[in-house]
Amino acid sequence: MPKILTPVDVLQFRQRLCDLALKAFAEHGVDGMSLRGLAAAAGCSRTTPYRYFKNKADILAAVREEEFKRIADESEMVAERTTDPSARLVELAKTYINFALSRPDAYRVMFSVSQQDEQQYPELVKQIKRSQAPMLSAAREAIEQGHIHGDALNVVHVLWAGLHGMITLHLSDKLHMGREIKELAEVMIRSLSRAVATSPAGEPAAARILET
Amino acid sequence: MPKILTPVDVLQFRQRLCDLALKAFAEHGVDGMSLRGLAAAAGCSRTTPYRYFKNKADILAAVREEEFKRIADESEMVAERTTDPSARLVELAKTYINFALSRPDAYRVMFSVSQQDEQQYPELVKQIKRSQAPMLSAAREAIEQGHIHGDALNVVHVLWAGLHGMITLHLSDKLHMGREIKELAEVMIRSLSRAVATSPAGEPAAARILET
DNA sequence: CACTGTCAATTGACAGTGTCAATATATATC
DNA sequence: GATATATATTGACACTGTCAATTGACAGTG
Repeated sequence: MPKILTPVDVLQFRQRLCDLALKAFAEHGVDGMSLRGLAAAAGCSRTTPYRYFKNKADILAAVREEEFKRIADESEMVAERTTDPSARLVELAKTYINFALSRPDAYRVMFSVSQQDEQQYPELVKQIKRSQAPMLSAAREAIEQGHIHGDALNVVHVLWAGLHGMITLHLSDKLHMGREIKELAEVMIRSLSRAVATSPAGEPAAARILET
Repeated sequence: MPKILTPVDVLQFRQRLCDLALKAFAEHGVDGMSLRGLAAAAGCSRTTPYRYFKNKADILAAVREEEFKRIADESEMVAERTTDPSARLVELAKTYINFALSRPDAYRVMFSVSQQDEQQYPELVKQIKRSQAPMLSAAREAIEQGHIHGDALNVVHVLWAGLHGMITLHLSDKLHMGREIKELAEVMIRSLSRAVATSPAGEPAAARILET
């Protein structure tokens, strides 16, 4: 019988390829990252990665999953050590921003790749949900305790969208007016949290101001 | 002498290629859009587009420029017919959302392509700035009239980031909880405008709550 | 020790891509 | 009609992702 690959072997090689993939993505962009280049960097033949990943999209999905897991872990840790739900919401927002700014290329991979096929990767979907869960429960608790009002999902989505928009615009150099990104983020977090805290209950049911 | 291309000929062909490029992008994604496919769809040979565009990135840049010009034109029209600056800010936000939702593929092209080389296309940069100008002056006027407080650029960036984040998350199916995107946007616009309106002057100078 | 079955890794091959150089085509002026 | 020349086409090259066929290495059996 041959040398059967132990699970740790497989994991090690997958991890190495993921690291190299992220590095290549950071250096040469999405389409600049070639499987052959990866294989060369890994010191193996061109098609060896196909033993560990189905195809190129599979590798990108693995990288995204890894990064979402990372931010999910961080968020859970932060959530554990901040009991007050409102303060926790702010802490989670700060964690999110800090993650994106400290790993800009990772953040780019997480969102720049076409997400249409996401449902094909249930583990990725799971990590994405896990990364949002702490914010969601913090919002729920804050609402329960009467600190903020409105719908928890709305609160989270609005906050998350604000953070995400600020990050992506910053990462694509659209916020180039000499502003400090963290200063801006601070303004946004404070604005949103204050707005949410002072918004009347039942807000999401308000008549829509957007015509179709 | 040969049949010299009149400027209108050139513009027509460029326009046709841009249309086809957007359609191909919408159907097959970023890398699914091939120059050869474009040429085939246009009924010409593979390298004929190279007479009208320097390379593939050039075509994408032209498409983005066209779309930014479109939203800029729309925004200017909307701005003209709304005198009150605060209301104008809300109208502009609604215009932005509606544009993105009515032309999702266009919006994707505008932001999904790597923006590192953007400075190479001054006309594109000009249209991007033009698309933001109405919001910026509305914010400035609103501040002058005392309706809102703070820094105009901060206001615009926070508002824009919120809208952009909401749109991109929606377009990548990250807001899948059965919420109406426009309803959410309504909440966000209202939250941000109310927060901005009630925020104390000098806000951006506040001590930062984000540690490095 | 030699043999063999089997998984792992490599090489070959194919279609497809962006892009440039070298051609061919068509047309406006003489 | 001949010619010059801007336009369009074809050829070619180095890439890419991916699959099939091939080689390589090793564990257990005799």
